[in-house]
Amino acid sequence: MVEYDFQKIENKWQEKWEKDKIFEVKEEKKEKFYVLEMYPYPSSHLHIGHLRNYSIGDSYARFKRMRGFNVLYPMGYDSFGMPAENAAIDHGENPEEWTDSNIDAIIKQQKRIGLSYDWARMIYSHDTDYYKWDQWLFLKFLEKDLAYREGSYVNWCNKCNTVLANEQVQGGKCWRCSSDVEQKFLTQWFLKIRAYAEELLDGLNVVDWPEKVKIMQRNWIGRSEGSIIRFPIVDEDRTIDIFTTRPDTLYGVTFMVFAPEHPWVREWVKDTEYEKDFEILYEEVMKQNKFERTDIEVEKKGMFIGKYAINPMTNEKVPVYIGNFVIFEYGAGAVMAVPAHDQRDFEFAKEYDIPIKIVIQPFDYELKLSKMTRAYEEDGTLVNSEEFNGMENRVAINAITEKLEKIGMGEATINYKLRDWLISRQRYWGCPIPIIYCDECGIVPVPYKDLPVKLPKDVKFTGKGNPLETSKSFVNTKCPKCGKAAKRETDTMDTFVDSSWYFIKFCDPRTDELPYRKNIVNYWMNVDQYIGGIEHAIMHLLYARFVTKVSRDLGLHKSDEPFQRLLTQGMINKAHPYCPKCNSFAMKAEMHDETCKQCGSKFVLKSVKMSKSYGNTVDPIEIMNEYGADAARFFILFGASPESGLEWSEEGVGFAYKFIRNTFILLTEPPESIRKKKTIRDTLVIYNLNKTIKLVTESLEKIAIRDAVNNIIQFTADLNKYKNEGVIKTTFEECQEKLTLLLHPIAPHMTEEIWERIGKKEYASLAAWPSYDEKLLTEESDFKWKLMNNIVDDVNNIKLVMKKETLEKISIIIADKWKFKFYSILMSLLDETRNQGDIMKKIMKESDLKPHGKNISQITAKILKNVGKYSKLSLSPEEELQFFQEIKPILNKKYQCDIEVVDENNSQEKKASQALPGRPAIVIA
RNA sequence: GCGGGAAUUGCCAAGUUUGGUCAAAGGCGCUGGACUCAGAAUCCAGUCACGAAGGUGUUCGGGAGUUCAAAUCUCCCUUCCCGCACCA
Repeated sequence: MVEYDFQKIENKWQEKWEKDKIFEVKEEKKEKFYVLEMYPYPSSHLHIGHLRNYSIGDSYARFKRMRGFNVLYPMGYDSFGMPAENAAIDHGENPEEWTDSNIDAIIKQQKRIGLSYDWARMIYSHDTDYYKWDQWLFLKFLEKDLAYREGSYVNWCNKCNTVLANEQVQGGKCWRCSSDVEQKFLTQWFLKIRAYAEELLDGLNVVDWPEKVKIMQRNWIGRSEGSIIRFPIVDEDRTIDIFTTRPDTLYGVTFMVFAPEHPWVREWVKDTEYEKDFEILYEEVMKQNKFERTDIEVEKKGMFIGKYAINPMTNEKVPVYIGNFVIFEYGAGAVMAVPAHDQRDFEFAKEYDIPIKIVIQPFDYELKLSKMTRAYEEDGTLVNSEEFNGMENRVAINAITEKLEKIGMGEATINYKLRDWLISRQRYWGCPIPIIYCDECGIVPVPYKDLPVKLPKDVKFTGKGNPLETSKSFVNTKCPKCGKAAKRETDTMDTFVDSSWYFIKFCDPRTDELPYRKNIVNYWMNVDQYIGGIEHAIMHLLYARFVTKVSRDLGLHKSDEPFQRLLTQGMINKAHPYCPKCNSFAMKAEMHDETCKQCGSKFVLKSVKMSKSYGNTVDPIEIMNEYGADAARFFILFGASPESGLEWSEEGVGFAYKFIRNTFILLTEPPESIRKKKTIRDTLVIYNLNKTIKLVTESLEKIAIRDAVNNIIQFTADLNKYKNEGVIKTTFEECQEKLTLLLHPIAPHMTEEIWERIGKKEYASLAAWPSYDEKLLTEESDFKWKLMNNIVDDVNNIKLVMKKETLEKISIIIADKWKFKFYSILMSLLDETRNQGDIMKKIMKESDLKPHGKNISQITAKILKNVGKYSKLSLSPEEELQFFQEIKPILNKKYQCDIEVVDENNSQEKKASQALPGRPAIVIA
């Protein structure tokens, strides 16, 4: 008996693969294929999401490799970031050593899965040879005027002690620590992602991404077409140039609202009766963050500040208010307010008793000012709008904009919600921004020859402020221009900068002259298949696209889009105690309780995503120790399709293990009984094999890995039976080899071991994917084997109903010849008509069918009731008889009884008359 | 509020694009049988209901419709999940 010792097998092959460097690739004539998983943060513990991510990626990479592609499948680490720094603050760790040891740990765990990475290409962000190029790219951005420094209100996380980009603020909370985000006025570095807004939008049309992700990016970029309108300020030369999507409501403007922090506001109220109230309101608003201020639930606050603007169309004076809901960073930091046609403005006007003016009337009824309880925001016809009266508002949008343009008071424009990318971070463990501040020369970029600006070692981690500021050796430097004493920028870059070009670096990881060499990158890029989590739908995937486009414009390569096809993997869930009454899951501490602490009602089990706070996680390393890496991979890939949620279950892993072990035995232990004479059973197993290869190949091509595994399982069951029934040696060997290869992307170690044991010299990892014989998979052969399955189902059913345990004889009675003739005429007539009368008339023209008229009429009526249930295809009576003769041994083996196949004509059985083409009558005894 | 996705027979989950052998694959669980002293493992069978020989009835969140034929197409509704959210 063969033993399946996964520990031994997995170690053995992992060592061999590594020793022979079989997954290392270089540029070749062969067609390339680039498979990539999202750049992971090197936490010291592999979690189950990683296991899923890598199992999907590796099986696809292995499949593509076997299909003959030159597959680039690299791994590296997004190794800058806060955990290292927090470890330094909390436990006095050295961030670099700490990170390096984490990387070592995660590599060991990854290798345990049997991933076919080209480890020679490994990169990591905190390598000076890597982040040097972050800095180089930053300087290039600066040269191209795509990086700038500006003072503005920015998102600030108190807990992380740093600023955040807009994309990193989720629902008003920090994406890392979920604490509330505040606004701070700071001078920071930005990258001009807005300059690429239009192209980022267009590019979404050429990538094969889930629609969901594309929509999220489109919404984030938030393109809107509208107009700039210039409102002159009374008694001043200035105009406030606001953006609106509704210039058609311009005549309805009854007030303006400025952000309280708009610098003009303070000027205006200075030394006026409004100053005191303004300061009170200002203080109050500044305590609110941007998200509170714009929250629907939060009360709108504002005041009149004694200033007026002028409606450029009517020349009417419009009072200027301030309001907490207007944010300085958006557009002009001020809005025109049309209370009749905007709900927010309506509520504000009601609150502060501002007049409301209707300028759009609905098509089908008349708005009355006195009766309005809310704004009318729909389409309609313009009124109170001078020359535009009577115009439909959609038309007026353009007409009014054109008029504004003519009088020089506005123009059409496109606005984007997307803000420029704030990359400064007040943290140590990141890539230093290569800038020097000189009292004489101002902002001076570090010269290219002085790169990299390395992180200093003489740093104190106090938990307060940016640790880099504590390094004198770093901060104090000389101005590259004038040589006088100067100071370095102490902010480091957002780690998303590191991950926005790493996939290009993988193409050419060891080079010195440029970040990477053009011709090599042009061979490998784009990433053909990218796999990762939905959480990066906006952040990473948007930044990476932006940086790819900029580096293309710098002439570094020619890729427009970095990631051609994107797969966002689903979550892993596990049943967990849940209280239906409180609608909440038990926390880690109470997960072993029977009842809910809050309400005392009984917990039920409900599936929820694995998380530390629930305490329902499983450790992939433990799983692999217990069941083996192949079984773990198999479970993950079979449990659900890659995109959907995967339900974790102990039984599921158990099945995976049993399947892997049994299949290992099936494919390594020689068959006990070997035949010389070929039978129909051999034909069947070969048919099933070819069918399986076809289905598995098609499924894997679509990354429908689950479907592929399912088909493999079904064939394995058949091969098992075949083996037990006795085999033809060559036929078994063909199945053995091909099934091993089919299974290889899923379970690489055990198949590699089988491959060796059946005498193959090369690695299964490098073997060619099996092909199938199209000639064996005709419609006719499908039909025939389906016929057999139907008979088996029917016999089983009859056995069951008759409560028969054993059978003595099965008679299969093939329909009489006239039925075949009738059937084929009927099937061809069905294309012309479904009318039974017409059909009968035509059929009855055949003189030899006339005697069967009554019978034909009955059968026809039955078939007409549901045409599609009957196959258009049918064999000839001779073929059908012959086929059932052929499969007699199979049925005989299965039922251990006599099998008789006869013509209806030659049968004495009453049942014989039931026989139809493709549906013989059955009599069992 | 806006946008997206989903609801399948005890559980997980295919099927929906392209309507038809779909009472609906596969796995898990459960039931019975074989093997075994017993268990584990393995194998066979069953697992919507009823059944008198392959049958009949009722199903794919709910309702209505199109069709000879609907899990699949159309319309309406309900519930759940996920984004975005007073964006000017």
